[in-house]
Formats: sequence, C-alpha cells, structure tokens
Amino acid sequence: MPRVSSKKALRHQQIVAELASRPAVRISQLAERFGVSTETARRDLEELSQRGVLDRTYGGAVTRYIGFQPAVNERDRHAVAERSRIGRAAAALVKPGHVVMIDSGSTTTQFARALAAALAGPLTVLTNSLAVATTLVDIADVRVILCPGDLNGRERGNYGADTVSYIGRYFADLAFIGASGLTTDGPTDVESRACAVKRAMIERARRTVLLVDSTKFDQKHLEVVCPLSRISELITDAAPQGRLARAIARVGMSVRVAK
Amino acid sequence: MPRVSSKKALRHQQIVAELASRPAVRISQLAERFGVSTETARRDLEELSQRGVLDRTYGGAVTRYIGFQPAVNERDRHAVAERSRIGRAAAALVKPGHVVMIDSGSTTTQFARALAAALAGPLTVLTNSLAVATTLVDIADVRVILCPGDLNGRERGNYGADTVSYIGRYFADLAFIGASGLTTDGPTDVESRACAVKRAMIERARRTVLLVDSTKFDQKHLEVVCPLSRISELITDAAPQGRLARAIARVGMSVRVAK
DNA sequence: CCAATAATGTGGTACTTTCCACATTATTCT
DNA sequence: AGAATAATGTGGAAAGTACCACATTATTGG
Repeated sequence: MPRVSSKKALRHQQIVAELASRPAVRISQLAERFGVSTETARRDLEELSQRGVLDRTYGGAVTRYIGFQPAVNERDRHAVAERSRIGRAAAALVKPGHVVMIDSGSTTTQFARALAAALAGPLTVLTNSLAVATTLVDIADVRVILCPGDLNGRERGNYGADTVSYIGRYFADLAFIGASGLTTDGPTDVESRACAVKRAMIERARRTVLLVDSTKFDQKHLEVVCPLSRISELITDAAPQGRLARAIARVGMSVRVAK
Repeated sequence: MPRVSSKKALRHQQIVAELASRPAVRISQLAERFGVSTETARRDLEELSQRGVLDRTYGGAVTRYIGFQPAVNERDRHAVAERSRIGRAAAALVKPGHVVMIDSGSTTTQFARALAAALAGPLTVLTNSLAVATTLVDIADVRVILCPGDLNGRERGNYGADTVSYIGRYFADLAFIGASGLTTDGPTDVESRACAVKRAMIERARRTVLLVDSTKFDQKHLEVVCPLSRISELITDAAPQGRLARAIARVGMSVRVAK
C-alpha cells in the first residue's frame, strides 16, 4: 500500500477534498496551488479518473458525486475541509485486505472519498450509507456490501431492525463511526435508529474508530451510543480539552488530531 | 418577451436536459450538435451560468443541480422516451396501499420516476436498485425498503444470495421486472445474479408486470428468468409480432402498449 | 549504499478555448 | 415594409491545454 504521506497521495486527497465543496477543478489552478507542473496535475487527474474517483473535463475535472453534497455557504465549506482532513487521517488506518464497516453521515462520507483517493489493494466495505456505497463501488478491488433496511431520505442511509441484524452476520477489522456529539459518557446521536446501527457495527468490529470534528465535543444529544471505553481511537481536527480529555485519557483511547 | 420556441431558448433547454444525464458538457460538442459556432455555444453557457442554471468550466459547463443519476450509457440515452412512456403506463397499475417490488434497470428506473410523479396515497416499495430507492425515498407516504447484497457498480443495484433470501421474507401485490430480452421461453437476462433476484421477486408477488421496450423482443440472452406463464402482464411500446405474439396469447398474458 | 523504479519536470508541437471587434443575419415592433 | 434590436458568425491574436519523448529527481527495496 502506498504511503498516504507521499506527495502524490497528498495531492490526490486534496483534489478529492476540493471536489467535495465545488463541482469542478482546473488543472492550471491545481498546478499553481500545489507548486507542480501542469503535466503533473494532469497526471493526477488522469489517475484519479482512471480509478473512478472523478471525471475528466477539458482543462480539469468534475466530481462524480454530485447529488450528495449541497455545501454552498462558507461555513459548510469550512466544515468540509475539517471533515476531509479527518477522513484522510482515517484512511491511513485501512490496510489491504481489510474488512471495514462504515457508518452513514457527512464525516464518514468524506472518509469514503479519502479512501477512494488513497486506496490501493483489495478491501471489503460494509455500509448502510448510500453515499459511502456509491463512492466506493467504482473503485477497483473494492467490494461493497450494502446493508438492508428502511431507507431514510434525509440521511440517505438504511436503518432499522433488518439493518442491525444484517450487520450481526459479519465481522470486520475496523468500524468507522460518526456521531452528533461526543461526551464523557461516550458518543451521542440525535437518532435512535442510527444509534442502533452504530452499536451493531461496534459490536462486530475488532476496533472502532470514531470520526468527529471538534464542534461535536461535549454535545449531548438524545441517546448515548456506547461507553467511551468501546472506542479504540478518536480522529478529530482539534485536541479535546478539560473533562472530556481526561475521560478519554482514562479509558486509554488513542487520539489522532488530523492536520 | 422571449419566445420559448426561439432557437436560442431551445438550445438552452437542450443544454439543461443534457446536464440532467451527464455531469459536464463541452462547448465544442454543443456547437457541433446544434450546428452553431462555438462562440454562440459559449454565449449560451455564459447566459445560463449568469442565470444560475449551471457552472462554467474551461471549455464547457457542469451541472449545478444536485441529485442526478449514475452514469447511463450512450445506448440507453436514446430509448429514454420509450421507457418513460412504459413507465407511465405501469405507474397506473399501482394503487394506494400497495406493496410493490421493483427490479433494477433503466426501464424500472423510469418507472420509478413516473411513479414519483403520479402517485397519490401510501406505498411500500422493496427494491434492490439504488436509483429506484433514491428516486422514491423523498416522496411523502412512500416507504422504501432497500435489499441487502453485493453492490454492482454498473447497475447500481444489489445482487447475490443475501438479496434473494431477503426478498423471500416479504410479500408484495405487484412485482415490476425488467429484462434484457423477451423470448417465447420467457424473459431473459445477461446476468445470472440479476435473474436470481427477478425470480425471487416474481415468487413473492401476487402479480408480475414485465417492463420491456420492443427492441428486446426475441432477444435471447444468457439465462431465462422464468416461463412466460409466470408473467401476469407485459407493458411495452409496440405490440409483439409472430411467434412471440402467439406464445404470449397462448399463456393468456395481458399486453399493454404504452403510447 | 546502490540499483531499480516511480514520480516529476522540460521543451516543443499541435490543438482548443477565450476574447474581442465588427460584419452579417434574424427577429421584433410599429 | 422599415427601423431598431437581438442573435449569430467571422477572423485573428493571446492564452490555455494536450500529448509526447526524454531528462532529471525522488523513493523504494534489497
């Protein structure tokens, strides 16, 4: 597996991140921004296009996933950048041959995009998210297993008893989970049925990686997903502080701040 | 006052339509297709961009509208009108409160669109197609149940043993099935796993409606889905002829020609 | 550390797009 | 019909992009 920190892979990730917040990029802009020749930028786009991550146009490229990313106002675009960084850091944890479970949500969708851009080698993905599924399905060597269930229109994901019991039939190396909040009691979410799906994934994975941006810290929502101790690793964009930081340290969770 | 039928307005409409089925258009292509100079095509895009309908790129434009469909191939694009008519006719069979199963495919996707436009009253939809699911999920009073399975990238649908056994847990009033061909032996398909899913739906539905356009008549493909006698109704765009017509009459299948 | 390989840059040519001013051709209004 | 206006085409210069072969510079694996 190529090092995620190689210059090329980094550019690829940033290109994908860029396309998450705007519909098109231009080769000349990319070349200037990355400080590389236009030829290199062109080769980047060519490669990503080959892998099905984006579509080439004359002079640039367009995103292939229009339909999932409204992201218009500046604040949203900012959040996209944070989530994209988190996604990239998380993608580095995935090794060839892994079986991973991916929750639904905007952060995990960014994670899927980063994975699509960075991945080389076989991978099996089980998810209840349509966005994650469609992002990864065109990538070579990736097998996507989509969970059944009642389709939730807002989240574009499957929930319900069927979803939970289906997940129970699999084992995974890693589960990547999002949440609406992270408290000293554990991750929380506004939606009960989403919590049940997250729990099911956590139960069936050797390790659980929680992906939340720092705005979620200390946000209490309807339901606690699981105790902090069930989370193996936290990936976020800024280090937790105070009580939350102490609670995290107490349970021995490793924290990675994506930069 | 701008006439809607002016050449310019017509081009504008066609450009927008084009961007509904592909992510990007190129000025040189548009100029050639419309038989106008590239300068005119450029002015078209410039104007549409000004009005917020699309986003300019170097050499072309990309759609600003979110929520479109996965790539359809060139051949499919031509038969859109026929399939749309078939879809509308099929939608008339669906009554409030029904439980329907919908196969994956371009014709059944058109059917889902027609259903979304025509529907009044509650409906439960079980499908293995991501396109069908996303088309219907936002419609009020429609419950969408998405089958599990291995996601097939080309078809944007779920297939496999899980899909089949999941379908076996439900009962439906109607199953809407597509096929690559229709012969005197029954509907045929190029893909074995797709056949298995169709069979499962047919098995669990009181009545089965087959949606195929007339270009599929007498097309033999890899595998026969089921005998003709298992199909309750055929909806197509032109009446079958010769042996096929006689075979259809013999089993008492009703035929509806959508116009 | 060296050799092999991957990634990147360079330079040149051919092609494409942009932009602009202006000519030409519809179309509309009275 | 005739004038005014809108739409479109033309041509050329400037800029941008694609493509290719090859040189140069990392990076990787022994």
